[in-house]
Amino acid sequence: MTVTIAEVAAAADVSTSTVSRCFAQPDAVRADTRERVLEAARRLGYTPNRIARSLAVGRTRTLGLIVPDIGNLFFASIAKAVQARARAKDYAVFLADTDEQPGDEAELALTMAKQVDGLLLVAPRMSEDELTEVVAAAPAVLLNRRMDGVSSVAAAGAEGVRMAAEHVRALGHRHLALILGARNSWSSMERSRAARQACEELGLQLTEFGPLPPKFGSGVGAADLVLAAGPTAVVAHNDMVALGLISRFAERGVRVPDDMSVVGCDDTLLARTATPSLTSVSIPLDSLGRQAVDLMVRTLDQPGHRPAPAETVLESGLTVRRSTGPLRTQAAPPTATTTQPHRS
Amino acid sequence: MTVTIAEVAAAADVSTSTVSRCFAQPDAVRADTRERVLEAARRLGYTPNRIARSLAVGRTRTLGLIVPDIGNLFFASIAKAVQARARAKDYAVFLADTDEQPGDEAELALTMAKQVDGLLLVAPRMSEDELTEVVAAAPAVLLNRRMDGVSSVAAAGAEGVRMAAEHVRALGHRHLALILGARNSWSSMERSRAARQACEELGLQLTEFGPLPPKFGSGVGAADLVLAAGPTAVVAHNDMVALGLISRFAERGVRVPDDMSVVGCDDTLLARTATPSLTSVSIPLDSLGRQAVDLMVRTLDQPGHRPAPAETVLESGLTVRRSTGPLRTQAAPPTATTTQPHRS
DNA sequence: TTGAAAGCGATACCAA
DNA sequence: TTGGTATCGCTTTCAA
Repeated sequence: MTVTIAEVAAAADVSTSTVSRCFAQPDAVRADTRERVLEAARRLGYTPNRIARSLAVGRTRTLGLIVPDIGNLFFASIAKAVQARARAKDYAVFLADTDEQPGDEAELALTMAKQVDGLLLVAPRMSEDELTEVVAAAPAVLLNRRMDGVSSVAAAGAEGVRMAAEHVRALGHRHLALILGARNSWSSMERSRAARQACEELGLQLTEFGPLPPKFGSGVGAADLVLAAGPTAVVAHNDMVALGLISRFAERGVRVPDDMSVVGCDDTLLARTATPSLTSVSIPLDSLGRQAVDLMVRTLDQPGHRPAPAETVLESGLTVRRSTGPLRTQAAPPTATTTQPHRS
Repeated sequence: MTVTIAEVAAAADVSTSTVSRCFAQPDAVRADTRERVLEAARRLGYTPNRIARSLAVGRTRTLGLIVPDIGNLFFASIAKAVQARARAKDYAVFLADTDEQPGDEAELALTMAKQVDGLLLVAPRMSEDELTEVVAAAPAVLLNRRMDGVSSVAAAGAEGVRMAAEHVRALGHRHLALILGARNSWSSMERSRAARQACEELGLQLTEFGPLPPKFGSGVGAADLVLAAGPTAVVAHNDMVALGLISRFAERGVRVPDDMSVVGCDDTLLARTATPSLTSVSIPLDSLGRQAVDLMVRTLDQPGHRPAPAETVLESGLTVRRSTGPLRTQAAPPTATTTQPHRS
């Protein structure tokens, strides 16, 4: 049924070692021998058994990707990029979805660690202790999160928030709301910090809401609070939350963008397919995924595979993709005079 | 570094066979011996090496999942369910995204076939010839598609279309547009067939558009054609296309749902997060994924693993999830009198 | 109930 | 440049 290296060896009248070499280091075999072997292999339809190879070499050429929710476009986009890049480098990808249960995350990662060469972790809410444990179990790269001593690839979230703040400032707004993401979310905390600084510098009043789970419903719920507090612009933790806000605003008769500016984060399909489309901070997720794989593979393919110095890649290609489609008027036209208010 | 079965055996003063048995068939070992072995295993932190086990037993406890685009919520939802169910059954999942390139699909599947126990294929556009070849390479289950002699789990798309047609009929519409999906898409063809029959029976005039790639842009493009042709209701191939339609309708000043009814398919997050939310034919994707895994595992865990009779599961729990949120008036209120027009 | 030993399919070291 | 063979870690007869 399945043709092994031994059969090829027999057919080509060489030893199994030689056949193996023909695939691993072709140069170490004389040309005509190699020819003969490859021909036999082709004729017999031989393909190396990756499992057997893995057992022998101790590496699986498999990467483990752990995400909180593959049904979330943010993570799905990353997964897509990771998968594509990994395949290009001849690595297979194990996918694990933790279903947003931070408790199981570490355990799952630990289990997976034994089956793969490296772990790609998108785990915004895993504790640093757990993370430390996981990282000890296998080479790992953190996505969209940073931690000392661990390789990571993250978007410059601070930059994104600042851009969003500048955007709403340019539209003439003075009071900005920020909807935070999940409690303990690394990127959410990062954004909160960045928002405070940006608003201070831009002379914007800032009101924060949350932390809240990054879901549509959270936006729906937060909308009324925002309305009560008085901001005229909102930056939401992600696009789903932003759409939740918009939905509730519509119910309350608050028109977007006429009465209220809403800015999402991540610029997923959700933002692009809304009518009118949602202004959103665009994060190059595919680039994030690609770079994570590259970093991982670089570590793995290093000959002296031990040192593995932690390396951090900060992706900075963030942009604000502005709403398109049938807009109505903007709330407050930008003033031509430059003012520099300052608030405690 | 890594603790093996031999070390456990030594520590518990038994043979490796016994240790192995303790995990594989605990009943075949005397209680106190088992106790001693498990204790030693725990103390040493032993966990069986899955690779080695795979090599020995010839099975990997890994499933391969092939999807056209994991960045598409439809497939992501399936992937999520598959992943969860597989893990529950102690199977790992290899994910492969073909990036909507039907050409590479078969090759990828063939490659994957050698590393997994079974293949879960979401490949609406793969040719039947290729499919036949793939299916010969490994046990396979088709998702959302049916083919003779191959196990599959599919949604009753016909049922969904009929429900959509009944829905718009109930709203008083007389002329329905159907936006077809990708050329060669199995489910698209299925829906077209179902739409014709349903419209005939319901006395609705039907105009079909497409085939078109199932993307937002296709909806945008089709909107003008629909407007020109006169239907007052549209059933789109999926939610993305539906949102594209709505986007363009808005630009053209056509109000949804006042002037035009739009029904999506799949009821993804996209439909739910739109404002107002999009009426969509809801397909229980998680159930599809779950059943596919169950079917696969049932086949795999069959002792006399050869026969594997093709089995088809037709998921019929489709529903129409109606738009919620700030609606405006409906176009044509349903008439109280029952009419039964008939058109050739 | 337990153990010895032969694989599973490839790799890689050491000789030739 | 090639071949023999031990090895990777576990499973699974077959005997004891």
